[in-house]
Amino acid sequence: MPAVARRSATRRSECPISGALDVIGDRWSLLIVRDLMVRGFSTFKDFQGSGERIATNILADRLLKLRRSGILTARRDAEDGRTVHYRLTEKGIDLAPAVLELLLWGARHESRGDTCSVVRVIAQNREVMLREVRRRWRERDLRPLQSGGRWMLNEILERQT
Amino acid sequence: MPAVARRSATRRSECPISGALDVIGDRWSLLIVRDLMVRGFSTFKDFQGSGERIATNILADRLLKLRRSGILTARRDAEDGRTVHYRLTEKGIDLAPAVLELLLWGARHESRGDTCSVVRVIAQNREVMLREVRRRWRERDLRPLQSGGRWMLNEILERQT
DNA sequence: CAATTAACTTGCAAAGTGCAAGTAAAGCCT
DNA sequence: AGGCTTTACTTGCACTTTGCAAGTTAATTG
Repeated sequence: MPAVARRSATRRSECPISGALDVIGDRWSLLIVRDLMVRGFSTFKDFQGSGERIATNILADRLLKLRRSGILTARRDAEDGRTVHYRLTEKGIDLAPAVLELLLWGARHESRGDTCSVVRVIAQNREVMLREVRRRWRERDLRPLQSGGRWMLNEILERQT
Repeated sequence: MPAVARRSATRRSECPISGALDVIGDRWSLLIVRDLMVRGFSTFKDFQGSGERIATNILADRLLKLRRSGILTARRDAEDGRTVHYRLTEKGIDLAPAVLELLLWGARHESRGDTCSVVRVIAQNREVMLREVRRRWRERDLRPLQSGGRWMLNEILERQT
């Protein structure tokens, strides 16, 4: 079996959007990607405590499917043999622009509360955000970009000067 | 009941990404949005013939949910009382950046065949594409931006000069 | 006015989801 | 060494959603 994702029997058409949705078009996959991308999560336990209360069997299933799709990889911790660290692949981190746009859309249209000002800053600094997300991925910098609903924007925008 | 989408009992968290996925995080919703956005589709029949073979009960269900979420509206045709025309709302057309990024990701990582050159052009003209999508929506211009896998790129890029 | 068409609805089997409980292997504690 | 805890799952089961085929209703066409 090759390392590349099998183009499975469930593929519906030649459209790239359709292809993308075949892989990440469900209620959970992109939340796992989000946790890896902006929250600095990496273990099963982390994902479990994510706030959306994913069932453990579904989580295990999605991690497997995402691994099979080449979006993330798993490696056992060298020091603690119990824990497995998941990490986005290049293909996985490449979802960042799509995730960012979904975030902005969700914040504009689906959020209650005071996300507005934060979102404006993010919207006006898309490229900065994306570069930072990718940099942290590349350098294995697991510090969260966002945690407990708070974004680390100052830190990111300062770095840019 | 207000005109705005109810924030339903199925909402999982305060995260905007999660909120977005609660509404469009399934295998079909964004395909309907795509059909409306770039293929110039507007009727039940159109969506049915989309290539991905959505079942009619699921299609009806998704159209209802998308309507309830304020992503699209339905209006009966003035001349032919049988057909219903669906149309994206402002909130719906505002999904364009997210859909575009998913398209680019899908094309980069999930497509077989020769989408590469087309995708490069689209990737390098994101803003032009998005402006055109929105313009067509605003002016109710139903000509497809893409049809049968072929993108009308010349037409769009020329308009830009 | 019979046939056709558009937009659904219904019935049902199969697949997927969510919850609670259980398991296996590794680590920690004394 | 032996028992408790932790991590990452797996299992069982009720419930929901999906997919397919067939049917329905209302409007239009010939």
